[in-house]
Amino acid sequence: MAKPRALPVDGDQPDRWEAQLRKGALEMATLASLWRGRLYGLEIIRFLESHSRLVLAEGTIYPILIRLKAEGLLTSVWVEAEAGHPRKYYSLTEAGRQRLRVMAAAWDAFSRSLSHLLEPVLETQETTK
Amino acid sequence: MAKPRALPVDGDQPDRWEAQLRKGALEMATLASLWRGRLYGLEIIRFLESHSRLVLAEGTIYPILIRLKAEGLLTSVWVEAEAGHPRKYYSLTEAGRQRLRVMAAAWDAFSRSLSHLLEPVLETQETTK
DNA sequence: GCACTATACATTGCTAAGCGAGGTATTATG
DNA sequence: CATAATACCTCGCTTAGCAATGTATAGTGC
Repeated sequence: MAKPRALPVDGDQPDRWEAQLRKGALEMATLASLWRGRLYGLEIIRFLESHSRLVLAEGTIYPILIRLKAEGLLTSVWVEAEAGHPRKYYSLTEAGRQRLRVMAAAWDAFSRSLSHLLEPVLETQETTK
Repeated sequence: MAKPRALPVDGDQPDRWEAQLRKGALEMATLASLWRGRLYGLEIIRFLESHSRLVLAEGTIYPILIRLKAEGLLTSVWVEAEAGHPRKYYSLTEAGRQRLRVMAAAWDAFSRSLSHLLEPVLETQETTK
Protein backbone atom coordinates (compact mmCIF):
# COMPACT_ATOMS: atom_id res chain seq x y z
CA MET A 1 0.00 0.00 0.00
CA ALA A 2 1.65 3.15 -1.16
CA LYS A 3 1.58 6.18 1.04
CA PRO A 4 0.05 9.31 -0.47
CA ARG A 5 2.51 12.06 -1.25
CA ALA A 6 1.92 15.17 0.73
CA LEU A 7 0.16 14.67 4.00
CA PRO A 8 -2.19 17.54 4.70
CA VAL A 9 -1.22 19.58 7.71
CA ASP A 10 -4.37 20.45 9.53
CA GLY A 11 -4.66 23.12 12.15
CA ASP A 12 -3.27 26.51 11.25
CA GLN A 13 0.45 26.42 11.59
CA PRO A 14 1.63 29.70 13.06
CA ASP A 15 4.47 30.29 10.62
CA ARG A 16 2.92 29.57 7.25
CA TRP A 17 3.16 33.27 6.51
CA GLU A 18 6.81 33.32 7.46
CA ALA A 19 7.56 30.78 4.77
CA GLN A 20 5.81 33.10 2.34
CA LEU A 21 8.24 35.86 3.12
CA ARG A 22 11.13 33.81 1.87
CA LYS A 23 9.58 32.60 -1.32
CA GLY A 24 10.28 35.50 -3.60
CA ALA A 25 13.79 35.87 -2.34
CA LEU A 26 15.08 32.38 -3.00
CA GLU A 27 16.33 32.94 -6.52
CA MET A 28 18.12 36.06 -5.47
CA ALA A 29 19.62 34.37 -2.44
CA THR A 30 20.79 31.47 -4.58
CA LEU A 31 22.57 33.83 -6.95
CA ALA A 32 24.00 35.71 -3.98
CA SER A 33 25.45 32.56 -2.48
CA LEU A 34 27.59 32.18 -5.60
CA TRP A 35 28.91 35.73 -5.53
CA ARG A 36 32.21 34.76 -3.98
CA GLY A 37 32.79 31.60 -5.97
CA ARG A 38 31.39 28.34 -7.16
CA LEU A 39 29.39 26.00 -4.95
CA TYR A 40 27.52 22.77 -5.59
CA GLY A 41 23.86 22.14 -4.80
CA LEU A 42 23.91 20.90 -1.25
CA GLU A 43 26.64 23.34 -0.43
CA ILE A 44 24.39 26.22 -1.43
CA ILE A 45 21.74 24.97 0.98
CA ARG A 46 24.29 24.85 3.79
CA PHE A 47 25.69 28.23 2.88
CA LEU A 48 22.32 29.94 3.01
CA GLU A 49 21.43 28.16 6.23
CA SER A 50 24.54 29.45 7.95
CA HIS A 51 24.78 32.89 6.37
CA SER A 52 21.09 33.79 6.54
CA ARG A 53 17.94 32.33 7.93
CA LEU A 54 16.97 30.70 4.67
CA VAL A 55 16.42 26.97 4.76
CA LEU A 56 15.83 25.38 1.37
CA ALA A 57 14.87 21.80 0.68
CA GLU A 58 16.63 19.86 -2.05
CA GLY A 59 13.39 19.80 -3.98
CA THR A 60 13.61 23.57 -3.98
CA ILE A 61 17.22 24.27 -4.86
CA TYR A 62 17.60 21.99 -7.87
CA PRO A 63 14.65 23.38 -9.81
CA ILE A 64 15.94 26.87 -9.06
CA LEU A 65 19.44 26.03 -10.27
CA ILE A 66 18.08 24.44 -13.44
CA ARG A 67 15.89 27.48 -14.02
CA LEU A 68 18.72 29.95 -13.51
CA LYS A 69 21.02 27.98 -15.75
CA ALA A 70 18.38 27.88 -18.48
CA GLU A 71 18.25 31.66 -18.25
CA GLY A 72 21.98 31.86 -18.78
CA LEU A 73 22.69 33.25 -15.34
CA LEU A 74 24.68 30.25 -14.19
CA THR A 75 27.05 27.70 -15.65
CA SER A 76 27.73 24.29 -14.20
CA VAL A 77 30.59 21.85 -14.29
CA TRP A 78 30.93 18.32 -12.95
CA VAL A 79 33.82 17.85 -10.59
CA GLU A 80 35.10 14.57 -9.21
CA ALA A 81 35.12 14.55 -5.46
CA GLU A 82 38.00 13.02 -3.49
CA ALA A 83 35.38 10.75 -2.06
CA GLY A 84 31.76 10.01 -2.80
CA HIS A 85 29.41 11.22 -5.48
CA PRO A 86 30.69 13.72 -8.05
CA ARG A 87 29.49 17.27 -7.59
CA LYS A 88 27.97 19.73 -9.97
CA TYR A 89 29.48 23.11 -9.25
CA TYR A 90 27.58 26.23 -10.25
CA SER A 91 29.12 29.60 -11.05
CA LEU A 92 27.68 32.99 -11.92
CA THR A 93 27.97 34.10 -15.51
CA GLU A 94 28.53 37.75 -16.28
CA ALA A 95 24.80 38.00 -17.00
CA GLY A 96 24.18 36.42 -13.63
CA ARG A 97 26.35 38.95 -11.83
CA GLN A 98 24.60 41.74 -13.63
CA ARG A 99 21.15 40.38 -12.85
CA LEU A 100 22.04 39.92 -9.22
CA ARG A 101 23.14 43.54 -9.00
CA VAL A 102 19.80 44.65 -10.39
CA MET A 103 17.93 42.34 -8.07
CA ALA A 104 19.88 43.47 -5.06
CA ALA A 105 19.14 47.09 -5.81
CA ALA A 106 15.45 46.32 -6.19
CA TRP A 107 15.48 44.33 -2.98
CA ASP A 108 17.12 47.20 -1.19
CA ALA A 109 14.47 49.66 -2.35
CA PHE A 110 11.68 47.24 -1.61
CA SER A 111 12.83 46.38 1.87
CA ARG A 112 13.36 50.02 2.74
CA SER A 113 9.87 50.76 1.55
CA LEU A 114 8.35 47.99 3.62
CA SER A 115 10.40 48.83 6.67
CA HIS A 116 9.12 52.35 6.42
CA LEU A 117 5.58 51.03 6.32
CA LEU A 118 6.23 48.95 9.42
CA GLU A 119 7.99 51.67 11.34
CA PRO A 120 5.01 52.64 13.48
CA VAL A 121 4.43 49.01 14.34
CA LEU A 122 8.01 48.36 15.37
CA GLU A 123 8.18 51.51 17.44
CA THR A 124 5.77 50.05 19.96
CA GLN A 125 8.08 47.22 20.96
CA GLU A 126 11.58 48.54 20.66
CA THR A 127 12.58 47.34 24.08
CA THR A 128 11.07 43.88 23.88
CA LYS A 129 13.37 41.30 22.43
CA MET B 1 -17.57 34.42 -28.59
CA ALA B 2 -16.25 34.59 -25.08
CA LYS B 3 -12.69 35.59 -24.54
CA PRO B 4 -10.56 33.14 -22.57
CA ARG B 5 -9.68 34.32 -19.07
CA ALA B 6 -5.98 34.76 -18.58
CA LEU B 7 -3.99 35.25 -21.72
CA PRO B 8 -0.56 33.71 -21.43
CA VAL B 9 2.24 36.22 -21.54
CA ASP B 10 4.99 34.78 -23.67
CA GLY B 11 8.52 36.03 -23.72
CA ASP B 12 10.27 36.30 -20.40
CA GLN B 13 9.22 39.48 -18.72
CA PRO B 14 12.18 40.96 -16.89
CA ASP B 15 10.36 41.65 -13.63
CA ARG B 16 8.58 38.39 -12.93
CA TRP B 17 10.91 37.85 -10.02
CA GLU B 18 10.19 41.28 -8.67
CA ALA B 19 6.53 40.35 -8.33
CA GLN B 20 7.63 37.33 -6.34
CA LEU B 21 9.33 39.51 -3.81
CA ARG B 22 6.07 41.12 -2.86
CA LYS B 23 4.02 38.01 -2.55
CA GLY B 24 4.89 36.96 0.94
CA ALA B 25 4.61 40.49 2.25
CA LEU B 26 1.10 41.32 1.10
CA GLU B 27 -0.75 40.05 4.17
CA MET B 28 1.61 41.88 6.45
CA ALA B 29 1.35 45.06 4.42
CA THR B 30 -2.42 44.84 4.47
CA LEU B 31 -2.44 44.58 8.24
CA ALA B 32 0.06 47.41 8.46
CA SER B 33 -2.12 49.70 6.36
CA LEU B 34 -4.77 49.45 9.07
CA TRP B 35 -2.43 50.24 11.93
CA ARG B 36 -3.52 53.85 12.16
CA GLY B 37 -7.22 53.28 11.67
CA ARG B 38 -9.90 51.68 9.59
CA LEU B 39 -9.88 51.69 5.80
CA TYR B 40 -12.07 50.06 3.16
CA GLY B 41 -10.88 47.75 0.40
CA LEU B 42 -10.02 50.10 -2.42
CA GLU B 43 -8.64 52.56 0.07
CA ILE B 44 -6.12 49.99 1.26
CA ILE B 45 -4.93 49.53 -2.31
CA ARG B 46 -4.46 53.28 -2.67
CA PHE B 47 -2.77 53.55 0.70
CA LEU B 48 -0.20 50.89 -0.10
CA GLU B 49 0.39 52.36 -3.53
CA SER B 50 1.20 55.74 -2.09
CA HIS B 51 2.97 54.68 1.09
CA SER B 52 5.06 51.88 -0.39
CA ARG B 53 5.75 50.40 -3.77
CA LEU B 54 3.13 47.72 -3.41
CA VAL B 55 0.45 47.62 -6.07
CA LEU B 56 -2.34 45.15 -5.39
CA ALA B 57 -5.16 44.24 -7.73
CA GLU B 58 -8.71 44.02 -6.44
CA GLY B 59 -8.62 40.30 -7.07
CA THR B 60 -5.77 40.22 -4.59
CA ILE B 61 -6.95 42.41 -1.76
CA TYR B 62 -10.43 41.00 -1.23
CA PRO B 63 -9.35 37.39 -0.77
CA ILE B 64 -6.68 38.59 1.64
CA LEU B 65 -9.17 40.62 3.66
CA ILE B 66 -11.58 37.71 3.81
CA ARG B 67 -8.77 35.41 4.91
CA LEU B 68 -7.56 37.75 7.61
CA LYS B 69 -11.05 38.29 8.91
CA ALA B 70 -11.64 34.54 9.05
CA GLU B 71 -8.52 34.30 11.18
CA GLY B 72 -9.93 36.85 13.59
CA LEU B 73 -7.30 39.45 12.82
CA LEU B 74 -9.74 41.94 11.33
CA THR B 75 -13.30 43.05 11.83
CA SER B 76 -15.45 44.72 9.23
CA VAL B 77 -18.40 47.06 9.30
CA TRP B 78 -20.56 48.44 6.51
CA VAL B 79 -20.69 52.20 6.40
CA GLU B 80 -23.00 54.30 4.26
CA ALA B 81 -21.07 56.71 2.11
CA GLU B 82 -22.23 60.27 1.58
CA ALA B 83 -22.36 59.35 -2.05
CA GLY B 84 -22.08 56.16 -4.02
CA HIS B 85 -21.71 52.56 -3.01
CA PRO B 86 -21.54 51.71 0.72
CA ARG B 87 -18.11 50.78 2.00
CA LYS B 88 -16.89 47.90 4.09
CA TYR B 89 -14.40 49.28 6.56
CA TYR B 90 -11.83 46.94 8.07
CA SER B 91 -10.15 47.40 11.44
CA LEU B 92 -7.47 45.49 13.29
CA THR B 93 -8.57 43.38 16.23
CA GLU B 94 -6.31 43.07 19.24
CA ALA B 95 -5.20 39.71 17.86
CA GLY B 96 -4.47 41.46 14.58
CA ARG B 97 -2.32 44.09 16.24
CA GLN B 98 -0.46 41.40 18.11
CA ARG B 99 0.08 39.31 15.00
CA LEU B 100 1.31 42.30 13.08
CA ARG B 101 3.85 43.05 15.78
CA VAL B 102 5.17 39.51 15.52
CA MET B 103 5.21 39.67 11.74
CA ALA B 104 6.98 43.00 11.72
CA ALA B 105 9.67 41.69 14.04
CA ALA B 106 10.16 38.63 11.83
CA TRP B 107 10.28 40.82 8.74
CA ASP B 108 12.89 43.01 10.35
CA ALA B 109 15.10 40.06 11.18
CA PHE B 110 14.59 38.51 7.79
CA SER B 111 15.33 41.65 5.83
CA ARG B 112 18.44 42.37 7.86
CA SER B 113 19.60 38.85 7.22
CA LEU B 114 19.08 39.14 3.49
CA SER B 115 20.60 42.58 3.30
CA HIS B 116 23.65 41.17 4.99
CA LEU B 117 23.81 38.44 2.38
CA LEU B 118 23.59 41.04 -0.38
CA GLU B 119 26.09 43.42 1.12
CA PRO B 120 29.00 42.35 -1.07
CA VAL B 121 26.82 42.69 -4.14
CA LEU B 122 25.62 46.16 -3.28
CA GLU B 123 29.09 47.36 -2.43
CA THR B 124 30.11 47.16 -6.05
CA GLN B 125 27.63 49.79 -7.18
CA GLU B 126 27.26 52.21 -4.33
CA THR B 127 27.73 55.25 -6.50
CA THR B 128 25.46 54.20 -9.34
CA LYS B 129 21.89 55.33 -8.96
C1' DG C 1 31.46 -9.73 -3.82
C1' DC C 2 27.55 -8.17 -0.99
C1' DA C 3 24.95 -5.50 2.27
C1' DC C 4 24.77 -1.18 4.21
C1' DT C 5 25.43 3.66 4.58
C1' DA C 6 26.50 8.35 3.09
C1' DT C 7 26.51 11.81 -0.29
C1' DA C 8 24.65 14.18 -4.15
C1' DC C 9 21.65 15.22 -8.03
C1' DA C 10 16.97 14.98 -9.95
C1' DT C 11 11.74 14.55 -10.55
C1' DT C 12 6.82 14.24 -9.44
C1' DG C 13 2.63 15.87 -7.70
C1' DC C 14 0.34 18.61 -4.35
C1' DT C 15 -0.83 23.00 -2.55
C1' DA C 16 -1.08 27.99 -1.76
C1' DA C 17 -1.45 32.42 -3.38
C1' DG C 18 -1.59 36.34 -6.55
C1' DC C 19 -4.15 38.30 -10.11
C1' DG C 20 -6.57 39.19 -14.71
C1' DA C 21 -10.97 39.13 -16.22
C1' DG C 22 -15.11 39.02 -15.40
C1' DG C 23 -19.61 40.06 -12.49
C1' DT C 24 -23.02 42.40 -9.19
C1' DA C 25 -24.85 46.19 -6.29
C1' DT C 26 -25.62 50.99 -5.24
C1' DT C 27 -26.03 55.73 -6.27
C1' DA C 28 -25.78 59.93 -9.15
C1' DT C 29 -26.73 62.38 -13.56
C1' DG C 30 -29.37 63.76 -17.54
C1' DC D 1 -34.17 54.54 -18.26
C1' DA D 2 -29.37 54.64 -20.01
C1' DT D 3 -24.84 55.66 -18.60
C1' DA D 4 -21.14 56.19 -15.58
C1' DA D 5 -18.70 55.92 -11.30
C1' DT D 6 -17.58 53.53 -7.18
C1' DA D 7 -17.04 49.48 -4.52
C1' DC D 8 -17.23 44.63 -3.36
C1' DC D 9 -16.67 39.94 -4.88
C1' DT D 10 -15.54 35.42 -7.58
C1' DC D 11 -13.52 32.13 -11.03
C1' DG D 12 -9.85 29.86 -12.88
C1' DC D 13 -5.11 30.08 -14.53
C1' DT D 14 -0.39 30.09 -13.44
C1' DT D 15 3.67 29.89 -10.66
C1' DA D 16 6.73 28.24 -7.31
C1' DG D 17 8.09 25.95 -3.10
C1' DC D 18 8.58 21.52 -1.09
C1' DA D 19 7.80 16.69 0.82
C1' DA D 20 8.42 12.45 -0.87
C1' DT D 21 10.67 9.59 -3.72
C1' DG D 22 14.09 7.84 -7.00
C1' DT D 23 18.76 7.09 -8.92
C1' DA D 24 23.87 7.08 -9.10
C1' DT D 25 28.40 6.79 -7.06
C1' DA D 26 31.60 5.42 -3.73
C1' DG D 27 33.29 4.00 0.87
C1' DT D 28 33.16 0.39 4.89
C1' DG D 29 32.75 -4.06 7.17
C1' DC D 30 32.68 -8.79 6.60
